[in-house]
Amino acid sequence: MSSARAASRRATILEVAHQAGVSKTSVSRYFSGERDRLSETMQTRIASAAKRLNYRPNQMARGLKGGHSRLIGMLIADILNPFSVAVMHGVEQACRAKGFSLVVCNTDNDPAQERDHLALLAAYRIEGLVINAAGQPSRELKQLAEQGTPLVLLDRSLGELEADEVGLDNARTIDMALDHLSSKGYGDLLYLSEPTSQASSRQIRLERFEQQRELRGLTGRALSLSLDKEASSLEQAISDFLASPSQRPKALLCGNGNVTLAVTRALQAKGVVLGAIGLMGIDELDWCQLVTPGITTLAQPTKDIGRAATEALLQRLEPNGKAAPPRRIHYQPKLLARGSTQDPPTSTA
Amino acid sequence: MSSARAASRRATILEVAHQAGVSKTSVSRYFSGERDRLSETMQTRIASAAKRLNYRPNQMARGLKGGHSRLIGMLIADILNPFSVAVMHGVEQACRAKGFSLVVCNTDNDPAQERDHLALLAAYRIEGLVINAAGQPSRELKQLAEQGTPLVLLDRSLGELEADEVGLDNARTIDMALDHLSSKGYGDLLYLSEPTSQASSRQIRLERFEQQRELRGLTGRALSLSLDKEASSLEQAISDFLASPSQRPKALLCGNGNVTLAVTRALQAKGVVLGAIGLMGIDELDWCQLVTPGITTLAQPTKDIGRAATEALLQRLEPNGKAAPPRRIHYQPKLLARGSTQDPPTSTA
DNA sequence: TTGTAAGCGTTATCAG
DNA sequence: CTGATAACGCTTACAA
Repeated sequence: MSSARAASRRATILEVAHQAGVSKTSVSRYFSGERDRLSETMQTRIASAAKRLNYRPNQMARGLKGGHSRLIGMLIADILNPFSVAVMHGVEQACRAKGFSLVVCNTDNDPAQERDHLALLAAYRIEGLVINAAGQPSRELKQLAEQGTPLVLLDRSLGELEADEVGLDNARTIDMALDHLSSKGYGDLLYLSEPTSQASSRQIRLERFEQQRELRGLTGRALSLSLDKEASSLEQAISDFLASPSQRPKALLCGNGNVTLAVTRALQAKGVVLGAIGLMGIDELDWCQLVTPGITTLAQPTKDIGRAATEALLQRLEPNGKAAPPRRIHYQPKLLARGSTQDPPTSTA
Repeated sequence: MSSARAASRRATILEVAHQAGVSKTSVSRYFSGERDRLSETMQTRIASAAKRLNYRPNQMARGLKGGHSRLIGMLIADILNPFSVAVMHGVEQACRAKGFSLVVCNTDNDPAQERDHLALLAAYRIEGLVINAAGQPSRELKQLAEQGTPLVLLDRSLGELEADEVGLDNARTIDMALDHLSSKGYGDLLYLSEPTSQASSRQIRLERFEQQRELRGLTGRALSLSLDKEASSLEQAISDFLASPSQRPKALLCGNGNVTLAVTRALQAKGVVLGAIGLMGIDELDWCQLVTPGITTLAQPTKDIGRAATEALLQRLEPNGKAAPPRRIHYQPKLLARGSTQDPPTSTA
């Protein structure tokens, strides 16, 4: 009623103190979890004044004073990839549970955007960073690391940088795929990946595929290409593979969800019957069970990954957390076998 | 070499000033786009000192002083919904282009989380808010609005609150769906929606469906239910619909992408052939073209929506932007006709 | 063109 | 238990 304060500004701690007839300090204490050190009277007076003025402590000021932004940053290479979003969901929930907020930045796989975003996150003095981008560690990233900002790498490793890593057990994943495919009778394989330069996990998967394929005496090859820029060469590669002579049933293995989508489209355009030609993907997607006769996948435990990443990060924030040696946490995928790896042409036919 | 500064702390403006042998003010000017008012010498000295110390202005401090956080908040009801992510992508790009950063908060359709997130965003003094949540405006939201934080509602309207609205032309969308379905020969329709209480757009679509269905002399009904909690009643509703006697070809219309997914799963479990039973969805998804024989959809222009929302918001931030009357921007969807609405059983059979 | 000094809203360090 | 007072890192009049 009597206050002439502009309606468009948040109340400050000083205003609350005046209204309540106490000092700034007491109000600060009230809002910093030291209520127990205040008398009953004081508490109620502050509470009502704060409510009346609709007061919220200004995080900017808090952060400035104490050096605690309570902010965690997350860099995502491709926000349109459902896998990334699922992991982010996990990270966000875990952060919230611990009283941190998550600032998410999408780089669209663009190093320039990545640098910009890192500068921004640095400017807001984030206390930790979860990264699912960065083929090569940028200067910005190194600086952040040097200043002691804890880093967690998702599904990547960045040699020079000291950081925890959380992700899939990539070698094991490829092995599981090969186990499944050969058990079903597929012996001529094409592995398709997005460019390996952008992520170490892609590199590992691809190398493991080639190594194991040979070791197991399977024929076929591995190929990495950009889905955006080389769409036509993807089609071509698939055609070539399907046309190549072979004694053994053919199957395609997709390095991630994006590839599975692109390959499924291509296969459908060619009128290929799934199962006759095997198809298997790393990453589970909503629709894999819906495309006749169902696409076999290896599902990543996205929720676990997100939670583990956050926990690793927050542990580093604890008093003596920085000292611990880098963690390497690797999860096993889960096989979801479906019709797309069910009916290879029988050699007995 | 000589600096004894702890490696784990960001340099401050004062340290840069010392290194460069100039005053704080000049350094501040250098980093606030007033370089032209500084002599060449000064500029180079500051530049090199800053680089040497790896200096970045502290946004917290900046925000405190000037009252500008340069932060935009976004509240998303369901981050796992690809539509939301696509819009968010658009919002984020537009923000970045204008020098703002976006803080995204996912509420998982939970009012409690929504309140928490709003409190948080308020604490960081965001300058504007894009909302795709909030069935009922919470107290927190009202307060934010009262303080003059510009609001943009995505695909919702919140009567009492003054805010811009950006979204689909819901009535027209339903009309387009009905036009398409009846032109293909479907005359007995079931409309499925997620709970209308959570979003006004759902309400509008559902009402429009019932109104127009009757006006056009079509049979059928509309139903709204929770996909999580009432999965079994969804199955039941579909069964009932399919079993109900009718002279005219039956089709299902899905109120959004989540519903399309759930319905497609249910239909497949029942062994229904798409097309014989029509299926159409609002929202385009990656896989709609992949599920045989393709699912007809009405695609929302997500990028346009995201950009429009941001533009509306940022205009309010300009000197006299607050005065303008609330905008209502409604986009038309795009029809993607596919096999799922192609082959109704001919009445002539 | 450059510098000085007074805050921005909090919290932390002292006294009482 | 409570309250002054000095920072935190930066911007912005106001001087020079």
